[in-house]
Amino acid sequence: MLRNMPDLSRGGPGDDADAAAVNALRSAVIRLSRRLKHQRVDESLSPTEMSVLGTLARCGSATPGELARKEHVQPPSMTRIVALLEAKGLVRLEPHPDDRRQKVVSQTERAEAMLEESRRRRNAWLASLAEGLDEDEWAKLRAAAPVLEKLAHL
Amino acid sequence: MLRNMPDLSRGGPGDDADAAAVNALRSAVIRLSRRLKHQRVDESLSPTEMSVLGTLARCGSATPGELARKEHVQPPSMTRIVALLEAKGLVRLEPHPDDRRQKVVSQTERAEAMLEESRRRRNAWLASLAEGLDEDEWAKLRAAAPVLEKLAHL
DNA sequence: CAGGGTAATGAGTTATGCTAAGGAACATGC
DNA sequence: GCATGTTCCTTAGCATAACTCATTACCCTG
Repeated sequence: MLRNMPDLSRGGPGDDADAAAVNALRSAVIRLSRRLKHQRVDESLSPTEMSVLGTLARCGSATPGELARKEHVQPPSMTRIVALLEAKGLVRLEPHPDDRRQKVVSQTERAEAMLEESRRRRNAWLASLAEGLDEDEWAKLRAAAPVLEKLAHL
Repeated sequence: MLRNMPDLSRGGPGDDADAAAVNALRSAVIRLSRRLKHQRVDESLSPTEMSVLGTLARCGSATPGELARKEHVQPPSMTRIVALLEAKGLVRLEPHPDDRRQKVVSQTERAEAMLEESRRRRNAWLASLAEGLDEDEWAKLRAAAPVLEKLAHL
């Protein structure tokens, strides 16, 4: 049962090509996120916890509120996540220098080591995926990765 | 089988770049999926239900098992999702012509109309996002969309 | 110093997936 | 043709991870 498949090669903001791209993007992102959930490198860390550690690695330290906004999670959820990470010795909580309401979350050396390890393990997953993609497809993925990041926190 | 697999021992050109890309991709996909969850067009439909409807729209009709595989969900979950969609009058269940164990799920006219409406609403979201992306970034996104879809069901 | 606004958190609920187990329909051996 | 094993959908029970609402502590302005 064939349906209207708009031309993806043609461009211009707001037209059918973009709508179709967004459609495909949404579907792919949802299914991929489900896969990633299952494909987690470390059983003891949820995807969001991993994501938070990644954000901390990129941005240095941040307050729980900042992290919640970046990860698109409600503050109470971030409180929980940070508490779990702290219990595992992966982040450190310090009082905010200027505002005693806030706290500053930063990663520990242990988190650093863990990220390195996880990076190594991800290469295996990467390699298995590489079998299904040609170099051109990889190039497109690499090109789009920063755009997706921008989209994620836009 | 190992055509494009990066050389892990040497750390060649595709290695670190690919690892970084996968890193960024994972993080972006997780956060984006969370955003999409909130951006849902119809409050009564979960993201997965939407994704299933999208799949049905692309592929015509399918059995619950096929849908479960496509969406990377276990069969019992798909049973429930399909049941919910049926209760909402968005899909129709018919007996399989050849195999009476299976069923055939197809979308109703109402789902058709709903998808059209949702497509229209997504354009608003799209327009708001378009302000933050230039044409070059959109082009990269369009190019990567099919690759992401491939990745999602690889 | 009173009052509004913001940060983090605690408690309870909801959503959404999973595993285990079962029943019906097919496929294949003899 | 029937017994056996397999496949498909489903039911039931459970786990996780998010959310909302309410609370407390703190900052800042008038």
